[in-house]
Amino acid sequence: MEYNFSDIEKKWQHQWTVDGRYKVKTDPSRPKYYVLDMFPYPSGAGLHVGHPLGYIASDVYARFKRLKGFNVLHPMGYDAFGLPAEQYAIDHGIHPAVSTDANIRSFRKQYDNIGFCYDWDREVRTSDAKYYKWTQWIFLQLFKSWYDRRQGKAMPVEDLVGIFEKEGNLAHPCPGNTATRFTAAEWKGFDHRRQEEILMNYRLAYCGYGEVNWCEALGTVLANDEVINGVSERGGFPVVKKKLRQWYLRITDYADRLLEGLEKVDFSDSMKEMQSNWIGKSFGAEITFDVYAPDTTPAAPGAPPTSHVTGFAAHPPGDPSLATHTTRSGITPAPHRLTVYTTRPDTLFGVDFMVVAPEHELIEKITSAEQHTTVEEYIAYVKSRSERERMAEKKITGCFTGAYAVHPFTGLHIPIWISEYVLAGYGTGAIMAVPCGDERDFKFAQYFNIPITNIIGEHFNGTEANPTKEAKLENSGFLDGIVMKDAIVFMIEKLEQKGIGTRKVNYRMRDASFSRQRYWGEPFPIIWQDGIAIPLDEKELPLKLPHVEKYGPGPEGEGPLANVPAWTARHLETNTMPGYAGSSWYFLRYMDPHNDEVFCSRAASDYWGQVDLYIGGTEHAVGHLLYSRMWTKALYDLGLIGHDEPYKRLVNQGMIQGSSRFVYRLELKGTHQVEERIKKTPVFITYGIRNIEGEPEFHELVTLGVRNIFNEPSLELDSIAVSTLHVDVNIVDGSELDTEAFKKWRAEYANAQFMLEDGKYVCGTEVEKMSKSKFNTVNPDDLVNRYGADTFRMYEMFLGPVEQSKPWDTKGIEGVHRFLRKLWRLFFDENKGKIWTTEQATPAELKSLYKTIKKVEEDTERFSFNTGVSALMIGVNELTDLKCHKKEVLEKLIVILTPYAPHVAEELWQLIGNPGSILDAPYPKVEEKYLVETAKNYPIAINGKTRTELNIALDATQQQVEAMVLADETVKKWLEGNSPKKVIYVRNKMINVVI
RNA sequence: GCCCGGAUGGCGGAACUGGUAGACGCGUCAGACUCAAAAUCUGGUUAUCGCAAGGUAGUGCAGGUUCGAUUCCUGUUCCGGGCACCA
Repeated sequence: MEYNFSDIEKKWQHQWTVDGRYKVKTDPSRPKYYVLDMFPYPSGAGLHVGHPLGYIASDVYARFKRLKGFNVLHPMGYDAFGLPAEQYAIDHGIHPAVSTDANIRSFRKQYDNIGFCYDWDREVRTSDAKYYKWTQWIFLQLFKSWYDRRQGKAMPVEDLVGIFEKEGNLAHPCPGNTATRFTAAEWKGFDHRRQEEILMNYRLAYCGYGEVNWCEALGTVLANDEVINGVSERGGFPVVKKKLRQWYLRITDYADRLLEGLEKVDFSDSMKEMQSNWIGKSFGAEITFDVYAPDTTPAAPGAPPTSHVTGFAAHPPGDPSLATHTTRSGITPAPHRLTVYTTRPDTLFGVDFMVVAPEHELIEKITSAEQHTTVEEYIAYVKSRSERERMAEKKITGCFTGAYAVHPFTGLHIPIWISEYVLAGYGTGAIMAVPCGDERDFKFAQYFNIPITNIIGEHFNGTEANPTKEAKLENSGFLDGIVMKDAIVFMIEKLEQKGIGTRKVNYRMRDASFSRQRYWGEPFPIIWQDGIAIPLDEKELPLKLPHVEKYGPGPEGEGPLANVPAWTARHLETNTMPGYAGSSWYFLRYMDPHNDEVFCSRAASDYWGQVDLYIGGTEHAVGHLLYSRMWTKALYDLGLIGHDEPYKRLVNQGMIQGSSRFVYRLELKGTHQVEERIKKTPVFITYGIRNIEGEPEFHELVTLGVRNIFNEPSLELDSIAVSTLHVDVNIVDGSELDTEAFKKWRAEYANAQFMLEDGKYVCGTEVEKMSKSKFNTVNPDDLVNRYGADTFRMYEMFLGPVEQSKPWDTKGIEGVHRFLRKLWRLFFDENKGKIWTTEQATPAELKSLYKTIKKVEEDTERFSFNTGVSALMIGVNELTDLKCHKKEVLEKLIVILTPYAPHVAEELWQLIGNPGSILDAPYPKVEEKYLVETAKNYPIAINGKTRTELNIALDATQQQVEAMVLADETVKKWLEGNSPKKVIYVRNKMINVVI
């Protein structure tokens, strides 16, 4: 009886589905475990062996937890809305719903081959109206909520209206615009439209007018995390800043909680760091400087120089920039103020100039008449530059405004410059520049010849800024002699006393842009009436996406929905939600996927709670993971769920890289005749020959070869070039090319000739990203057909740690396949048939079994599947050596194998006459008594130097060993006059006495 | 530039809180079975010296702590990943 994996796997996959073995029920009487995969975007491209890695790992773990008695939720679905489907529709005229559906079907077909234990009854698709009804509903909850910073949680907007009517907004400054301040009376005086405008600025999902990342090629705006190096993440199209009306999520109000939440979840350090860097919390101070601006109108010709400049202290000698500026006429005090944000208020005495962003509103008010043209030109220049150029070039640019700020402690005037290195969107859009301590400020000062004040003495060498916090301050007035890091607090207190500065926390993270000018996404359940956004009645949900024939953008940057008359007639919002909307809460829907009354019943979400284990790639670090964490927190605040972090533990699977193979084609220059023949008969040289390219014998060797191939003994070659080409890895065995398959691979290679080494054509190799264009993809279907799903699953796990990236090598799969056949042979012999028996197992056999169970159980539990597979292999090898065919032993072995190779385990389970399914078998308990070891001679050493041996039972405890060793006569002699510091007992190796 | 992570045989990788390297698999070599091949099985496989028993060196490099270091500390090189004018 042979191991016929393909029959076995088909049979059981079918049987399990028929029996509903993977159906999961909410059952509060049992402990739950929730294992979740990041659901895929159903793209049209086929799968390669890298894709299922995470799914296999989660499947192994889900099955393991099930055997251990947990009620395991392990669902799957599709993130079906998104740009590529729409792009495909534009290019091919196929409706996204149709192509998405087709893609999902082919996905499912490929995945089903591998034998996953998903409960498909719980499948969700974000593009399904039954699903996005609730995405829209949650959006409305966010729209109807605001973030109460005093309580640190989201609250209904109705409450906010009540507060405004009672006390205005003085206790709750407007997050959208801090300048908006009003009393209760004023609030009541506002008209409806104004009130709505104000409320909009508080909502968690709000519509605002702001600078966005506009991608012309995609015809939509993108969130910050969808823009990489100035181009779109999808497609790599250029992205520019543009002012547009957009929807946003007020994720910034959750910044602190998103940060704090990281402390109570089990994510990798690098993942936590990526998220906290993205949030980018920094502590510092805002400092306000008085600004003295010169006349902004040109002085009349011949007018006398004004000398009534007050408040200007004398300038330090040898300060040419200030000297020249202050002698100029036309400077008058003006009532302007410039607020900067700094993390280093301790360096305030080192400020040599100020820099404002080119978009800063103060510029037009303070620019001197003299500098007017220069400033205008500079701003025009900055506008002409794309985000991309700015990032790529990093040129030092800037210009002087002609205005000065006044130092609050020294009274010195500090020139105010404009430069693009200061970003309008961060902090106050203005900085105080301290060249001796900040590298950018230093370079700027150098470039524009601005004198540098040194406040850190010898720590500053004049050629490089030093951002230390450890130096003692000099030239710093009341801070002199204080170490910088201590001076920070001191300075802030002083600034607060003077009323010109305050402690301030800043975040890099911006509110998330939440609208797309696209078709294939969730419509917003919003109607616009006279500029007021009115939420659709929840009874009207889902607001279904209308069918369209054309997917082009609407007028004036609006989405395709603006071309649908029925849509615009109702004044419905024409934008759609971004790709991350549906994925921000899908883990909740799986808990209660068919509920029409509510997005997820409280009973279901209370039972299933957090995702215990979430598996997926790192690429969602700052997108999906952050958004879904925010949604969870908002839903928690509103009392809709009982937990505020969605994922308890996150595992990021590594990438499986491709192992590319190369062939080397000759490009010959010689007589016309030769070139013609090479065209018809391409010649490839093996790696060994190509490797000596450049050596003297290379030319001779190739010439000889070519003469042979074309049978022209006198042929001469002028020059030989070699081009390197990717070749399909599937026609290469290790590094040896299957030359016949190669000839069939491409029509133009049908007549190919090869120059070999040792009778083989050896390919070059390199590890690269797996991709179709590099011909290094391996299709899982092929491997499943050839070796079976069980082998494939085990091999993917055997490759190495799940979290680690590693290159794919198909050859090794043979080893795992051999293992499964070897296992089979413990039960059945090819000739004799059944060889398993019901005899009683020997202690040696049980010892081997329990050792294996212990190791596999531990490894599986701690997610070390590669060593788990190894342990199974060792177990089978040992039982084979022991010629153990006993059911008592084997049936336990296959239970622990089940998570890895469920099909063969089930088949054997049945064949040895067990009732029921192995999927429901209990996980075997380790009988420790069989692991007890027999006595063994140990070498005893003093300080590592071996002296003698002692017979000790292998399961003796440390104390027992110590007592025996110290009682030994020989040891006693050694120790005369010494007392042992320590007796170290090294299992299976030696006993070391340290004196 | 900054912040993480890593470096172990020909290859993928083991080694749990320091315990006396290289598990397991691939590849490879030798042998058994076979007319032969495949499959299967057995044994060897870090390098080096030795017929052998055995010795010596060895976890990127240079030091340190320790009876003992792949594991801890300091410095350094290289590779991978993330961020990138965030004041």
